[in-house]
Amino acid sequence: MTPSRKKPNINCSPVDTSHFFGFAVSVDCVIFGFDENVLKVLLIKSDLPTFQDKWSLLGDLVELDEDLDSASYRVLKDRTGLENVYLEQVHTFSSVGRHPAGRVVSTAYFSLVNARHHQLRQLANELHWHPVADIQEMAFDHMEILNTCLAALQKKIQEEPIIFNLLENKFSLRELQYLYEAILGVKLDRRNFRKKLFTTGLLVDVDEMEENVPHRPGKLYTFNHGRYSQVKKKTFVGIDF
Amino acid sequence: MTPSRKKPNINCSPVDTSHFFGFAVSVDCVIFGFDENVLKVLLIKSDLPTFQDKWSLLGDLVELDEDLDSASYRVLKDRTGLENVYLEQVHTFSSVGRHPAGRVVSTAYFSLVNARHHQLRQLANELHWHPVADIQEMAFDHMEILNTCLAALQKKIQEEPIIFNLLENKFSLRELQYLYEAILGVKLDRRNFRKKLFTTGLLVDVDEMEENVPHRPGKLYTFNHGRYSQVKKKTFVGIDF
DNA sequence: TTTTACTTGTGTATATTAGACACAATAATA
DNA sequence: TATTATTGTGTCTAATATACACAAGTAAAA
Repeated sequence: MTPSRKKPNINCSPVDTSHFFGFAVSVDCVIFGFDENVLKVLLIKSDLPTFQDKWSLLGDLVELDEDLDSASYRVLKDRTGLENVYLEQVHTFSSVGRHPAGRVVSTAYFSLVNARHHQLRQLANELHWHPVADIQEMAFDHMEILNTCLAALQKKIQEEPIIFNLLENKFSLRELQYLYEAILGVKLDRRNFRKKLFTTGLLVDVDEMEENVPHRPGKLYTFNHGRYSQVKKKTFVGIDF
Repeated sequence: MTPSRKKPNINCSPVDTSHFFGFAVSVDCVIFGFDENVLKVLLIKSDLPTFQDKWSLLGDLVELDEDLDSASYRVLKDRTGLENVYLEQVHTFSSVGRHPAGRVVSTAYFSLVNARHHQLRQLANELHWHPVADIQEMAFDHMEILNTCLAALQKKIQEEPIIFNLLENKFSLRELQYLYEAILGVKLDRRNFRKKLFTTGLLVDVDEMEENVPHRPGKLYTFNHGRYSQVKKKTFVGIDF
């Protein structure tokens, strides 16, 4: 039996829906990196007349035969040359007037890369790392997207140890602590921080020391991926407002 | 200076992008309710040939002059008659073959309503509340959407007291506890549960008792909205894997 | 009116976790 | 060899989470 609604619904009734197929879909990637003890984001200059010389996120239109995850991986690989990077869908932005080219809804992803180890592609010479804290305005609704993704990152690193994606393979506890502090915008107690991180069992002592630091060198650690996969399943139950 | 990339990017260079505008965008609402101590979700029968008689979520195509939040509010209001309901964007689903009508990406929302107080619209006689735990298969990728939204709900109620949207204005602590247990799929200790909820300061004793219960009636409480708005700002900092 | 069934309302003791806090040792540099 | 910057380490206290039992209230049935 067909429901007698005036406006049939795409999920239940076959109807003419052709006039709805006028959207473009894009992805915008908030690519975070950590360098000089500062959280940075990779931006590119916009050449659109509307946003002359404003900075914008790296994004692209999604092809008609491509899904969102693939599109954001493609953007990331094309721009940074990196593969296998951490990438997470955050939110879809859809204000009617958000893009001058027409009706474009955009799905935001954040990505975590090692800012030092990757060479920006030569051909992308308008591509730059910007300290997140310094950014005041951007093209499109990208300031809102950046803020949303930063909040998502802050929340996520307190729930899962994705933060290691921002560091080199080997890192000192100081680097790790400074990174937490940069993202969360807080100061942490060094002794308590170390205690807490060691109890997670996620740090592997690689029996090496920092080199070329102008002070007593610290031990280097690496992230215990295997341990994390095991522990990941434990479901937390609590009510914490 | 224009970047010399082969494939200009919609965020930086003006180019012909017309062939990208072939998407439709939809919203799908996972409308949760709580009745008979069971978490339920509002579903409708699909009449699409591909999904004959399968159940699907309530959703609709987004108009070209409408944003996603508005579209999901519209769906919710049209189907349940309710306004001012809790609604939260969760994730956008975009598999290339997910919809038989063409390239439709769909943004999922979850919504919390009081299943008892609202009358389903007469004209929607294929609309039914289903126990979430009983659902095995659905039309489209709606099973995946439901699972994703359930996980989002489970996580969210442990962070913010949105759960009160599922109850009547006045409720007993037993009802509240059963609701938590139904959503999280766990058993909670009654004394510790009460202690924890009282310390939040979010419960207001309305000095009334349950009626028509076949046992000793419990006190009724209401949710302290004002208190929540105040407390909401306190930012939590910690590292909890 | 008594009994039964079911649920309310309450507190304490223990274990775990979070947070505050100081000093000696190490390497590099001047 | 003195200076600078950072490492590495432990304890005490406070707060929070968890486990756990019994008397009393109401309705319904005997």
